Amino acid sequence: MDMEARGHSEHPEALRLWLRMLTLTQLVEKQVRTQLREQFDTTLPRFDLMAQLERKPDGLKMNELSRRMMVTGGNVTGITDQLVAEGLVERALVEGDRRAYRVRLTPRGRTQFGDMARQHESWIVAAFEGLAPGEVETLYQLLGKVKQHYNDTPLETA
Amino acid sequence: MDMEARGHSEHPEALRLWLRMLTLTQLVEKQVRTQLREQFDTTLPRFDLMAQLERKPDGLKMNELSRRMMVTGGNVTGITDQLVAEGLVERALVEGDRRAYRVRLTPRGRTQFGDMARQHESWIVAAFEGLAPGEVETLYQLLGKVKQHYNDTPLETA
DNA sequence: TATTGTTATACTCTATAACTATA
DNA sequence: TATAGTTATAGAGTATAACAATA
Repeated sequence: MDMEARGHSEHPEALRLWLRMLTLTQLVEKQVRTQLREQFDTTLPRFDLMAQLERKPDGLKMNELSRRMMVTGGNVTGITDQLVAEGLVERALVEGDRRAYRVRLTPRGRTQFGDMARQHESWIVAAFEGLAPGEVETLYQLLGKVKQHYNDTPLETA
Repeated sequence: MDMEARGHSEHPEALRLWLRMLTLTQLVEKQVRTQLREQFDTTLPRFDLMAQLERKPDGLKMNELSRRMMVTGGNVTGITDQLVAEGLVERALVEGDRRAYRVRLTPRGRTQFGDMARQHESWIVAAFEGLAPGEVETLYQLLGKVKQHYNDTPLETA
């Protein structure tokens, strides 16, 4: 076949889907980063960490944060240090394990995160307002299917 | 309404869609970066730059690369310098404008990019193989719709 | 010994702004 | 004056690895 001669063209659909998804994600992400910086003088990882804590009043351990944020432990330490210094989160003791902490939002952190989250949501809603509600749901379901399969098939290292 | 009292819950569908899309993109992107490093000792921006040049035998100017890669000019200079030093791309003169260059793949760069692109495509195909062909197309169309609207509605700065 | 978290370090990627050369 | 590209710099963001304290 001649198609194969071009080198990489047997599954161009998945590839162009990926490129579109990557571009769109970068576009939205870049805007979110800019606005977080301009309006709240913060960064996406800091916002992400606080978002992880929002629905966990008892907090999360460092390694739980590390796993959820998909970054290594040392980085979580650094981000947490910053937020602690600003009084937005705190390290609380874990009963029965003196090595670990529960990191949780302070009241001030909770208030400030609420402000940010409200704005953040409006940016995201604006980004996707080109879709009808049913299309949002379809997109959500399809991406869930991809993620599901991706998680079930760990790193085949091609 | 009580729903609104939670602070940010009027359009949670768009928000959870975004979070899923962001997570999935980061997952795939992280894997691609790791494999590019391990198998080809290169990075995603370098791969991206070469990919931009692949279908342009005459090359692209620096500012065109900058726009397509969505990064500022100084960064393109740095990445290009690396690739030139390795003999993978070259700066060619532009007739009639001695300020500008056309950056293009060398024969060696073209060969090497072919190898990388083949592998890259296999990783991407594997990432999306949980979808039926029709679903890939649906996803592609829906993301196109989002992107279209997003581009038409530049930075409302909420 | 293994685990939790911290520290130290280095590298990639990025933006900003000042700069040079040419248009 | 404006544009193409470079240089210099600073700061996110990340991973790796060695380390201390506790389990």
